[in-house]
Amino acid sequence: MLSLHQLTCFLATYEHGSLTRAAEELGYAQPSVSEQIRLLERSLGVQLFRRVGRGVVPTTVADSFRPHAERVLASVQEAERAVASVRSFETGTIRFGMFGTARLYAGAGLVADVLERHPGVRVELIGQNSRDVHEDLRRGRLEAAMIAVPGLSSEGMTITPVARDELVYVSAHPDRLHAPLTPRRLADASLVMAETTWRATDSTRMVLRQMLHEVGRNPITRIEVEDVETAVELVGRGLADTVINKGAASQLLPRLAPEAGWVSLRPRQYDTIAIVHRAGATLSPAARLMIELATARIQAIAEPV
Amino acid sequence: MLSLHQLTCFLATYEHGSLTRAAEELGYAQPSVSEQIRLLERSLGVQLFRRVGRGVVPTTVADSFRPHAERVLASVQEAERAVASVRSFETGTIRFGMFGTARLYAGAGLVADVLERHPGVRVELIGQNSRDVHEDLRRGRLEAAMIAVPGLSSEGMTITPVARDELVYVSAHPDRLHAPLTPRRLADASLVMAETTWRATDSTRMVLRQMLHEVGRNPITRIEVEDVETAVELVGRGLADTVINKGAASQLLPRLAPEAGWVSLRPRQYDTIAIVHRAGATLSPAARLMIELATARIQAIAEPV
DNA sequence: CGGATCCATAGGTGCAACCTATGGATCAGA
DNA sequence: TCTGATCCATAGGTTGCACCTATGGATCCG
Repeated sequence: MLSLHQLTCFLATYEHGSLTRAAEELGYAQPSVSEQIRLLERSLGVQLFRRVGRGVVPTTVADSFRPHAERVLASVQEAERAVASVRSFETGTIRFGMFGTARLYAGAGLVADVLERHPGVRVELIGQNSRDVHEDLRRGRLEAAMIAVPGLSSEGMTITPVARDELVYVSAHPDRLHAPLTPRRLADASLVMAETTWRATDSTRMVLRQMLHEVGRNPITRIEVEDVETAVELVGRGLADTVINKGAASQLLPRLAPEAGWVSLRPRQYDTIAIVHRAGATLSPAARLMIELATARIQAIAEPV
Repeated sequence: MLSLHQLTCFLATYEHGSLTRAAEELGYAQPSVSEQIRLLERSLGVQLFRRVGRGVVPTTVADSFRPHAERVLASVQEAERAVASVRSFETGTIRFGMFGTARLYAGAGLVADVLERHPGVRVELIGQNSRDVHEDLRRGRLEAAMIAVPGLSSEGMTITPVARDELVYVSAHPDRLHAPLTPRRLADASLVMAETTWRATDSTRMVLRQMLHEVGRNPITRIEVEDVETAVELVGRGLADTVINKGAASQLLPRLAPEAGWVSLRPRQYDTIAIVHRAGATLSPAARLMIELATARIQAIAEPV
């Protein structure tokens, strides 16, 4: 089998016209280079040098072979350089998980943070929903993520809370916003909730369920939609109210429901935002970078813990 | 140090998402592939796969690295293919030595013979003069050659005569051509001889010297020029006569000296044409090809031995 | 012809690539 | 929840290769 080492020896020998000089340059003993050349000739099935008294002379086959050998070694160097540049964040892709609504109000800023520091990289923010992200983490497709808890079983995962984001009641009817929303009034409200596909595991719903169960009621939603934008738009039209993160509300309301406002719940309720990754994993520099930036960004909006 | 084997293992693992599958495909045991991947990761200083329960998952670094690894292996294959095609005379360069005048009347035909059989190759016919060729052979720059003997010391060389080519007297004066040229009349002739730089070792002159010494005369030339064409052209203008190979005469006279004719010497004299290469050398297929074709070509013109 | 230079060979050492066997973790299905 | 299957990591042992030094033979130069 042909090896890179053989090619290196070949080129050094070709350039110097001498096994001894090649060995000097490469820092080996002369018989070692001699052996490599012989192995290379044997594996190619051709003679590359004529041994002629003092020195060696390349054959025409060697002339033809040389540019190819150079190309191979050049592409190896290129490969190493590429990895080095990925390692120092000059290029390459950084992939990070982020649950749906957080991405809405911190994602763009996070991407901007990364690109400002490392202009050459690609960034992938993965995940519409916490459960997606969680699955990607379990499968190894994602190394780390920012995620809303509680929500999913966290066995085998290390969870580090970084902030909590208050849940607020959003309505286009000002009379419903004059005071914090009690569980009783929440139970009577006509709600539109987002992320219907994930309703069983959505962290916001879990918080609401908990709150209502304490007063003996079950949550009922009037409208179910997939994305938060649609929900907010429906609120804006006065068709229903909703409960979402305060961060999402401040981001979406001016644009999609300018007539609407929001008010806290009573008692105040929170989504906990955390960094999550597989337990026992050593995080890559890229993942640590994303965690640091995402934490800073989220803590500027939500309440640090 | 990064190795080709590591790259092969990396690509197989990347494609299958499994060390076990990769090992199966490559015909190794699973721990062997595992070790190669670990070595590759260590030499690159990055993690290429996340070990996640069942199977392994490539990191984004692996995504970036993969095309480079593929390029390296592709260029290795390309290099091997190139050598194979040289070996089977599909491409590459064939270099062969040939002394001056023989090249004049057999060189083009020889090149044509090679190209007809192997259209892709480059052909180099090296050497203006026997001594050049001989030196190239000694230095190893040439593997084999067709050469005129006697001429030079042949120590360390294997010489195989293939033909003899008669020397003829060429003149534009018909009255000088009515009978074979005796040594006495040769001594009185006004001669132009070619290859003046090599006059001491030129085989034709050595033959003439021998011939004249037998009748107690020394050769004197009136004009010395470098190339045979010039000599023949001077003969055509009637300014002098010359002695050259019959083959060269038949090739050059119609074109350069249509008025001139030739006649044998008495006794007839010959240049011996031989294949010469370093003693003890194993000849490459390319050299054997050239020897075979050159021999056939020269024997069609000169007299086989 | 003697010294210098260069490649090939011989013989020995150490590392690395490979194997088998086995343990631990995960996943699918009963 | 447990069991079997699957997959990777580790341990331990063997072989082969890459490397070394020492030396011989050939060539070149003075």
